[in-house]
Amino acid sequence: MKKKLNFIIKNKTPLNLSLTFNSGQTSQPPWKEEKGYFHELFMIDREPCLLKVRQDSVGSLDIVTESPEDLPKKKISSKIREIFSLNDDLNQLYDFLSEDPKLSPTIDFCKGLRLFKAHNPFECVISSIASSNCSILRWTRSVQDIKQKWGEKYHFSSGYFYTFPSPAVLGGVPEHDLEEMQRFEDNLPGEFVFENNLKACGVGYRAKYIIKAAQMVREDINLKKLAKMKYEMAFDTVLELPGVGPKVADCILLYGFGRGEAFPTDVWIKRIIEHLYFPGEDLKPPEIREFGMENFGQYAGYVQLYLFHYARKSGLLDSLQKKK
DNA sequence: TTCCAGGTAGTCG
DNA sequence: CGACTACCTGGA
Repeated sequence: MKKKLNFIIKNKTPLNLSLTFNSGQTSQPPWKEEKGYFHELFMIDREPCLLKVRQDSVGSLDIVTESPEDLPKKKISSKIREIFSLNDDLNQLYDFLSEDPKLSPTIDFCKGLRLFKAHNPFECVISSIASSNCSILRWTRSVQDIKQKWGEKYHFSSGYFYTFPSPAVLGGVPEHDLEEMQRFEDNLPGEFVFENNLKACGVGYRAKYIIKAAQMVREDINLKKLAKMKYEMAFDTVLELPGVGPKVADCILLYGFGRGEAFPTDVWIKRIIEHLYFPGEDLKPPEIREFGMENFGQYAGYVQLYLFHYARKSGLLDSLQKKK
Protein backbone atom coordinates (compact mmCIF):
# COMPACT_ATOMS: atom_id res chain seq x y z
CA MET A 1 0.00 0.00 0.00
CA LYS A 2 1.50 3.29 -1.10
CA LYS A 3 1.13 6.50 0.87
CA LYS A 4 0.59 9.64 -1.13
CA LEU A 5 1.01 13.29 -0.31
CA ASN A 6 0.25 16.39 -2.31
CA PHE A 7 1.37 19.85 -1.32
CA ILE A 8 2.72 23.16 -2.53
CA ILE A 9 6.01 24.90 -1.78
CA LYS A 10 5.95 28.62 -2.37
CA ASN A 11 9.19 30.35 -3.21
CA LYS A 12 9.80 33.92 -2.18
CA THR A 13 12.48 34.61 -4.78
CA PRO A 14 12.72 33.51 -8.42
CA LEU A 15 12.82 29.83 -9.35
CA ASN A 16 12.98 28.31 -12.81
CA LEU A 17 12.78 24.56 -12.40
CA SER A 18 13.39 23.39 -15.95
CA LEU A 19 16.29 25.82 -16.33
CA THR A 20 17.78 24.43 -13.14
CA PHE A 21 17.46 20.88 -14.47
CA ASN A 22 18.87 21.68 -17.88
CA SER A 23 21.75 24.01 -17.13
CA GLY A 24 24.38 21.27 -17.30
CA GLN A 25 25.11 20.99 -13.60
CA THR A 26 26.83 17.68 -12.94
CA SER A 27 25.41 16.91 -9.52
CA GLN A 28 22.71 14.53 -10.68
CA PRO A 29 21.17 13.77 -14.07
CA PRO A 30 17.91 15.52 -14.98
CA TRP A 31 14.85 13.80 -13.60
CA LYS A 32 12.46 11.64 -15.58
CA GLU A 33 9.78 13.81 -17.12
CA GLU A 34 6.26 12.51 -17.44
CA LYS A 35 2.86 14.18 -17.68
CA GLY A 36 4.31 17.54 -16.83
CA TYR A 37 5.98 16.33 -13.64
CA PHE A 38 9.65 15.62 -13.00
CA HIS A 39 10.09 12.30 -11.18
CA GLU A 40 12.93 11.04 -9.01
CA LEU A 41 13.44 8.54 -6.22
CA PHE A 42 14.93 9.77 -2.95
CA MET A 43 15.85 8.06 0.26
CA ILE A 44 14.35 10.10 3.08
CA ASP A 45 14.95 8.81 6.61
CA ARG A 46 16.24 5.63 4.92
CA GLU A 47 12.84 5.14 3.30
CA PRO A 48 12.24 5.22 -0.45
CA CYS A 49 10.09 8.10 -1.63
CA LEU A 50 9.18 9.05 -5.16
CA LEU A 51 9.03 12.81 -5.64
CA LYS A 52 7.04 14.31 -8.49
CA VAL A 53 7.57 17.99 -8.98
CA ARG A 54 6.28 20.63 -11.34
CA GLN A 55 5.97 24.37 -11.37
CA ASP A 56 2.41 25.64 -11.38
CA SER A 57 1.10 28.72 -13.16
CA VAL A 58 2.25 31.08 -10.41
CA GLY A 59 5.69 29.49 -10.16
CA SER A 60 5.19 27.55 -6.93
CA LEU A 61 6.31 23.97 -6.66
CA ASP A 62 3.52 21.45 -6.88
CA ILE A 63 4.70 18.30 -5.13
CA VAL A 64 3.24 14.80 -5.28
CA THR A 65 4.90 11.99 -3.38
CA GLU A 66 4.56 8.23 -3.26
CA SER A 67 6.13 6.06 -0.59
CA PRO A 68 5.54 2.64 1.02
CA GLU A 69 5.84 4.15 4.50
CA ASP A 70 4.41 7.32 5.99
CA LEU A 71 6.92 10.12 5.82
CA PRO A 72 6.54 13.49 7.53
CA LYS A 73 5.75 16.20 5.03
CA LYS A 74 8.27 18.39 6.78
CA LYS A 75 11.12 15.97 5.99
CA ILE A 76 10.10 15.77 2.36
CA SER A 77 9.83 19.49 1.86
CA SER A 78 13.13 20.08 3.58
CA LYS A 79 14.77 17.61 1.16
CA ILE A 80 13.25 19.45 -1.78
CA ARG A 81 14.37 22.81 -0.42
CA GLU A 82 17.87 21.41 -0.08
CA ILE A 83 18.07 19.85 -3.55
CA PHE A 84 16.88 23.00 -5.33
CA SER A 85 18.60 25.43 -2.97
CA LEU A 86 15.28 27.06 -2.21
CA ASN A 87 16.65 28.71 0.91
CA ASP A 88 19.05 30.81 -1.16
CA ASP A 89 17.75 34.34 -1.56
CA LEU A 90 18.31 34.98 -5.26
CA ASN A 91 17.35 38.63 -4.94
CA GLN A 92 20.38 39.10 -2.73
CA LEU A 93 22.46 37.29 -5.33
CA TYR A 94 21.11 39.61 -8.01
CA ASP A 95 21.99 42.66 -5.92
CA PHE A 96 25.51 41.31 -5.72
CA LEU A 97 25.71 40.54 -9.45
CA SER A 98 24.34 43.99 -10.32
CA GLU A 99 27.29 45.68 -8.68
CA ASP A 100 29.73 44.14 -11.17
CA PRO A 101 29.22 45.22 -14.80
CA LYS A 102 30.83 41.98 -15.97
CA LEU A 103 28.29 39.93 -14.03
CA SER A 104 25.10 41.94 -14.30
CA PRO A 105 24.29 40.69 -17.84
CA THR A 106 24.04 37.15 -16.50
CA ILE A 107 20.91 37.94 -14.49
CA ASP A 108 18.53 38.19 -17.45
CA PHE A 109 19.83 34.93 -18.91
CA CYS A 110 19.62 33.02 -15.64
CA LYS A 111 16.57 34.31 -13.74
CA GLY A 112 15.49 31.60 -11.35
CA LEU A 113 18.46 29.32 -12.02
CA ARG A 114 19.49 27.65 -8.79
CA LEU A 115 22.22 25.32 -7.64
CA PHE A 116 20.98 21.77 -8.21
CA LYS A 117 22.39 19.72 -5.35
CA ALA A 118 23.26 16.04 -5.24
CA HIS A 119 21.17 13.47 -3.37
CA ASN A 120 23.94 13.01 -0.81
CA PRO A 121 27.69 13.54 -0.43
CA PHE A 122 28.79 10.05 -1.49
CA GLU A 123 26.78 10.08 -4.68
CA CYS A 124 28.26 13.49 -5.36
CA VAL A 125 31.82 12.27 -4.88
CA ILE A 126 31.35 9.50 -7.42
CA SER A 127 29.37 11.44 -9.99
CA SER A 128 31.85 14.31 -9.76
CA ILE A 129 34.74 11.94 -10.45
CA ALA A 130 32.82 10.65 -13.46
CA SER A 131 32.20 14.20 -14.65
CA SER A 132 35.84 14.83 -15.51
CA ASN A 133 34.75 13.61 -18.88
CA CYS A 134 34.08 15.30 -22.17
CA SER A 135 30.36 15.23 -22.57
CA ILE A 136 27.40 15.74 -20.30
CA LEU A 137 25.57 13.07 -22.29
CA ARG A 138 28.11 10.38 -21.53
CA TRP A 139 28.32 11.45 -17.91
CA THR A 140 24.53 11.20 -17.58
CA ARG A 141 24.54 7.73 -19.06
CA SER A 142 27.35 6.61 -16.75
CA VAL A 143 25.55 7.72 -13.60
CA GLN A 144 22.32 6.11 -14.75
CA ASP A 145 24.14 2.87 -15.59
CA ILE A 146 25.76 2.72 -12.15
CA LYS A 147 22.38 3.16 -10.47
CA GLN A 148 20.68 0.59 -12.66
CA LYS A 149 23.38 -2.06 -12.25
CA TRP A 150 24.05 -1.79 -8.52
CA GLY A 151 21.44 0.42 -6.91
CA GLU A 152 18.30 -0.83 -5.20
CA LYS A 153 15.27 -1.07 -7.45
CA TYR A 154 11.87 0.26 -6.40
CA HIS A 155 8.61 0.24 -8.25
CA PHE A 156 6.20 3.16 -8.37
CA SER A 157 3.18 4.01 -10.48
CA SER A 158 5.40 5.72 -13.07
CA GLY A 159 7.86 2.83 -13.35
CA TYR A 160 11.06 1.52 -11.80
CA PHE A 161 13.57 3.75 -10.08
CA TYR A 162 16.99 2.96 -8.65
CA THR A 163 18.96 4.31 -5.73
CA PHE A 164 22.63 5.09 -6.02
CA PRO A 165 24.69 2.15 -4.64
CA SER A 166 26.29 2.47 -1.20
CA PRO A 167 30.07 2.84 -0.74
CA ALA A 168 30.24 -0.82 0.34
CA VAL A 169 28.50 -2.05 -2.81
CA LEU A 170 30.33 0.21 -5.25
CA GLY A 171 33.67 -0.52 -3.60
CA GLY A 172 33.24 -4.21 -4.41
CA VAL A 173 32.25 -3.95 -8.04
CA PRO A 174 34.49 -5.41 -10.81
CA GLU A 175 36.55 -2.81 -12.62
CA HIS A 176 36.44 -4.30 -16.12
CA ASP A 177 35.11 -7.35 -17.97
CA LEU A 178 38.21 -9.44 -17.29
CA GLU A 179 37.74 -9.05 -13.56
CA GLU A 180 34.03 -9.72 -13.91
CA MET A 181 34.82 -12.91 -15.80
CA GLN A 182 37.38 -14.07 -13.26
CA ARG A 183 34.80 -13.91 -10.52
CA PHE A 184 32.81 -16.65 -12.21
CA GLU A 185 35.78 -19.01 -11.96
CA ASP A 186 34.63 -22.18 -13.74
CA ASN A 187 30.92 -21.47 -13.66
CA LEU A 188 30.96 -19.27 -16.72
CA PRO A 189 27.68 -19.43 -18.67
CA GLY A 190 28.05 -20.02 -22.41
CA GLU A 191 27.10 -16.88 -24.31
CA PHE A 192 27.75 -14.51 -21.43
CA VAL A 193 27.96 -10.77 -21.98
CA PHE A 194 30.07 -8.88 -19.48
CA GLU A 195 28.30 -5.72 -18.55
CA ASN A 196 28.21 -5.66 -14.77
CA ASN A 197 31.53 -3.90 -14.43
CA LEU A 198 32.38 -0.24 -14.09
CA LYS A 199 34.11 0.21 -17.42
CA ALA A 200 30.94 -0.97 -19.10
CA CYS A 201 29.37 2.21 -17.69
CA GLY A 202 31.57 4.31 -19.97
CA VAL A 203 33.65 5.86 -17.23
CA GLY A 204 36.88 4.81 -18.94
CA TYR A 205 40.03 4.88 -16.87
CA ARG A 206 38.14 6.50 -14.01
CA ALA A 207 36.74 3.06 -13.13
CA LYS A 208 39.59 2.24 -10.76
CA TYR A 209 39.40 5.68 -9.15
CA ILE A 210 35.70 5.24 -8.48
CA ILE A 211 36.14 1.85 -6.86
CA LYS A 212 39.04 3.03 -4.73
CA ALA A 213 37.23 6.22 -3.73
CA ALA A 214 34.17 4.21 -2.68
CA GLN A 215 36.38 2.01 -0.53
CA MET A 216 38.04 5.03 1.03
CA VAL A 217 34.71 6.65 1.85
CA ARG A 218 33.67 3.43 3.50
CA GLU A 219 36.85 2.91 5.48
CA ASP A 220 38.96 6.03 5.80
CA ILE A 221 37.40 9.30 4.89
CA ASN A 222 34.46 10.30 6.99
CA LEU A 223 32.29 12.51 4.82
CA LYS A 224 30.24 13.75 7.76
CA LYS A 225 33.27 15.45 9.26
CA LEU A 226 33.80 17.44 6.09
CA ALA A 227 30.68 19.48 6.56
CA LYS A 228 32.04 21.17 9.66
CA MET A 229 35.54 21.88 8.37
CA LYS A 230 36.88 25.18 7.15
CA TYR A 231 36.75 25.28 3.37
CA GLU A 232 40.40 24.74 2.52
CA MET A 233 40.65 21.94 5.07
CA ALA A 234 37.66 20.15 3.53
CA PHE A 235 39.16 20.82 0.09
CA ASP A 236 42.48 19.20 1.05
CA THR A 237 40.63 16.23 2.51
CA VAL A 238 38.59 15.39 -0.58
CA LEU A 239 41.71 15.89 -2.69
CA GLU A 240 43.04 12.70 -1.11
CA LEU A 241 40.46 10.67 -3.00
CA PRO A 242 41.75 9.17 -6.27
CA GLY A 243 40.32 10.87 -9.34
CA VAL A 244 39.70 14.03 -7.34
CA GLY A 245 41.71 17.06 -8.36
CA PRO A 246 40.95 20.74 -7.65
CA LYS A 247 38.02 21.03 -10.05
CA VAL A 248 36.28 17.88 -8.83
CA ALA A 249 36.98 18.73 -5.18
CA ASP A 250 35.26 22.09 -5.54
CA CYS A 251 32.30 20.42 -7.27
CA ILE A 252 31.96 17.93 -4.44
CA LEU A 253 31.96 20.67 -1.83
CA LEU A 254 29.53 22.82 -3.80
CA TYR A 255 26.99 20.21 -4.85
CA GLY A 256 27.47 17.57 -2.18
CA PHE A 257 27.91 19.84 0.82
CA GLY A 258 26.28 23.09 -0.26
CA ARG A 259 29.48 25.09 0.17
CA GLY A 260 28.56 28.13 -1.88
CA GLU A 261 32.05 29.64 -1.60
CA ALA A 262 33.38 26.96 -3.98
CA PHE A 263 34.53 28.16 -7.40
CA PRO A 264 34.99 25.04 -9.56
CA THR A 265 37.42 26.04 -12.30
CA ASP A 266 37.19 24.08 -15.52
CA VAL A 267 38.59 25.12 -18.88
CA TRP A 268 35.40 26.98 -19.76
CA ILE A 269 35.28 29.07 -16.63
CA LYS A 270 38.97 29.77 -17.14
CA ARG A 271 38.29 31.06 -20.66
CA ILE A 272 35.28 33.09 -19.55
CA ILE A 273 37.09 34.72 -16.63
CA GLU A 274 40.13 35.49 -18.77
CA HIS A 275 37.92 36.97 -21.47
CA LEU A 276 36.00 39.18 -19.04
CA TYR A 277 38.63 40.17 -16.49
CA PHE A 278 42.06 39.48 -17.99
CA PRO A 279 41.76 39.91 -21.79
CA GLY A 280 44.80 38.66 -23.63
CA GLU A 281 46.33 37.09 -20.54
CA ASP A 282 46.87 33.43 -19.77
CA LEU A 283 46.29 32.52 -16.14
CA LYS A 284 46.79 29.20 -14.43
CA PRO A 285 43.65 27.41 -13.23
CA PRO A 286 44.63 27.85 -9.55
CA GLU A 287 44.90 31.60 -10.18
CA ILE A 288 41.42 31.66 -11.69
CA ARG A 289 40.09 29.72 -8.71
CA GLU A 290 41.70 32.12 -6.27
CA PHE A 291 40.37 35.11 -8.20
CA GLY A 292 36.85 33.66 -8.09
CA MET A 293 36.91 32.85 -4.41
CA GLU A 294 38.34 36.23 -3.41
CA ASN A 295 36.06 38.32 -5.57
CA PHE A 296 32.81 36.44 -5.31
CA GLY A 297 33.00 35.11 -1.75
CA GLN A 298 29.85 33.29 -0.67
CA TYR A 299 28.40 33.74 -4.17
CA ALA A 300 31.31 32.08 -5.98
CA GLY A 301 29.37 28.90 -6.76
CA TYR A 302 26.49 30.87 -8.23
CA VAL A 303 28.79 33.14 -10.21
CA GLN A 304 30.40 30.10 -11.79
CA LEU A 305 26.98 28.67 -12.62
CA TYR A 306 25.60 31.94 -13.96
CA LEU A 307 28.69 32.79 -16.00
CA PHE A 308 28.69 29.40 -17.67
CA HIS A 309 25.01 29.46 -18.56
CA TYR A 310 25.23 33.06 -19.70
CA ALA A 311 28.25 32.28 -21.88
CA ARG A 312 26.47 29.34 -23.42
CA LYS A 313 23.27 31.19 -24.20
CA SER A 314 24.85 34.43 -25.37
CA GLY A 315 27.18 32.77 -27.86
CA LEU A 316 30.27 33.78 -25.89
CA LEU A 317 31.21 30.14 -25.37
CA ASP A 318 31.27 29.50 -29.12
CA SER A 319 33.48 32.48 -29.76
CA LEU A 320 35.87 31.44 -27.01
CA GLN A 321 36.14 28.02 -28.59
CA LYS A 322 36.88 29.36 -32.05
CA LYS A 323 39.53 31.74 -30.80
CA LYS A 324 41.64 28.74 -29.87
C1' DT B 1 40.52 6.87 -40.58
C1' DT B 2 42.82 9.96 -37.20
C1' DC B 3 42.46 13.35 -33.93
C1' DC B 4 40.72 15.67 -30.18
C1' DA B 5 38.38 16.83 -25.67
C1' DG B 6 38.00 16.82 -20.47
C1' DG B 7 40.61 16.75 -15.56
C1' DT B 8 43.69 13.90 -13.06
C1' DA B 9 47.86 11.09 -12.15
C1' DG B 10 52.24 10.10 -13.11
C1' DT B 11 56.92 11.10 -14.74
C1' DC B 12 60.82 13.86 -15.69
C1' DG B 13 64.11 17.61 -14.85
C1' DC C 1 58.13 23.07 -7.91
C1' DG C 2 56.57 23.32 -13.24
C1' DA C 3 56.00 21.24 -17.68
C1' DC C 4 54.68 17.49 -20.09
C1' DT C 5 52.09 13.22 -21.33
C1' DA C 6 49.12 9.06 -20.73
C1' DC C 7 44.76 7.72 -19.75
C1' DC C 8 39.53 6.20 -22.18
C1' DT C 9 35.81 6.82 -25.19
C1' DG C 10 32.89 8.69 -28.55
C1' DG C 11 32.05 12.46 -31.63
C1' DA C 12 34.01 15.50 -35.41
